[in-house]
Amino acid sequence: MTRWQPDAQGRLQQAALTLFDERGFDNTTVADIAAQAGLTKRTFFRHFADKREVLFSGSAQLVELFVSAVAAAPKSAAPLDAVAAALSAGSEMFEERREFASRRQRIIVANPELQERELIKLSSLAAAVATALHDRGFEDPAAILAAEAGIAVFRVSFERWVDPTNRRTLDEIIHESLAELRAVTST
Amino acid sequence: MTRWQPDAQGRLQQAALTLFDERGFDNTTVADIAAQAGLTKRTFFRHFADKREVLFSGSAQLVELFVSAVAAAPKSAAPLDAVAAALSAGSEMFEERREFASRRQRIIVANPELQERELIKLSSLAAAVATALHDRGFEDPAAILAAEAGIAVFRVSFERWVDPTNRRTLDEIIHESLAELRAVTST
DNA sequence: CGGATGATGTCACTTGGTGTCATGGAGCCT
DNA sequence: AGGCTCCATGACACCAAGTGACATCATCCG
Repeated sequence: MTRWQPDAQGRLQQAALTLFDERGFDNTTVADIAAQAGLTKRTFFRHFADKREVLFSGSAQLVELFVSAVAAAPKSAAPLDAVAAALSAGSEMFEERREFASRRQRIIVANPELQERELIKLSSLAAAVATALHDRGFEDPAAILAAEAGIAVFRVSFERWVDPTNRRTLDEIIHESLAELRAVTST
Repeated sequence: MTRWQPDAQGRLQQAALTLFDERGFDNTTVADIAAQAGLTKRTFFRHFADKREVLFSGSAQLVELFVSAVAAAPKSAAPLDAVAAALSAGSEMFEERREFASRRQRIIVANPELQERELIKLSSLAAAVATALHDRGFEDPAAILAAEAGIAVFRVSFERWVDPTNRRTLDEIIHESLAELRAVTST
């Protein structure tokens, strides 16, 4: 007889996603989430630093994916090409979880506090990519700008991809957006 | 005999800036700020939506400045050139308040919650610029990407400008960074 | 067998944020 | 002048997010 049900963290995430979806982020208390998962408020905060974080714990994985994709790009790749490789790697990951991704996105778009958290996660993602570019020998203003521009492309593309009327692949949209970026910055 | 001291909002901002600087954002309660300004906690929240917002009330002005600069750019200007004009307008504004800007920046950099707020303000600034570009006839993926890239340039430049070892003008740094962006995206 | 471990529960507390009603000087109308 | 309304502020009670401290008890390990 085990003392606790397994995967408390996963149960909390599941409960949070469900409740945020049903009633909205603001109308869901941490106590509600914990109760739904058969736990207490205090335990929630042992697994997640704050109420919002329950939706963002996967972001560390994304950072890892992007960083290793940048590191794995061919020696000759220009900064933006290395970033493009990372974005493609990311697109695969999301394509496999489209249902979850768009559900989560709907919740985030509906709440400014969650958008703030999303932005700071993307910002640290960009910083990690910039560091990875730096490791490839690109100097600092260039590395940061390539990373930031790349993440901007990713964000814009992601938004178009989750749109219900969209029928295209995330990767397709990303490459189109990258081309747009290049067009718009080359005068 | 007036019933209240004038400019409650300004007194609250001044008190907040001082206290955040002295003790840090986390070690300052809203009640502290209000007391320092000779007011109550309840009144603080009548002037600012939350504790962080006391540092960001000027951002609406910045949006206006950027948007009108984009609108005022020459007819023939490419998207990124119109954005560049906006960034230059912004640089003037900050150059006039360098002392305040760098003090405020130090406070923000020291606190993740404040960085989140900063990011969402920059994000809405980018959105406003994108709309202004749209009004000039540029279509949507291009308009958004030019705006996002431009704001990224602004952020990177601002960080370098407030660095105590820096001796250059914000406008100089911005133009250098714009050139870097163009170099890095033109393969 | 017994003690250490570690995830969870309990409880009390601080602080951010809000709803509601009271207060009283300033300004306006007659 | 007298009185009336306006409105920025105060007072008070309340909820929810987070945190610190200590208790509990199945499992694991020697």
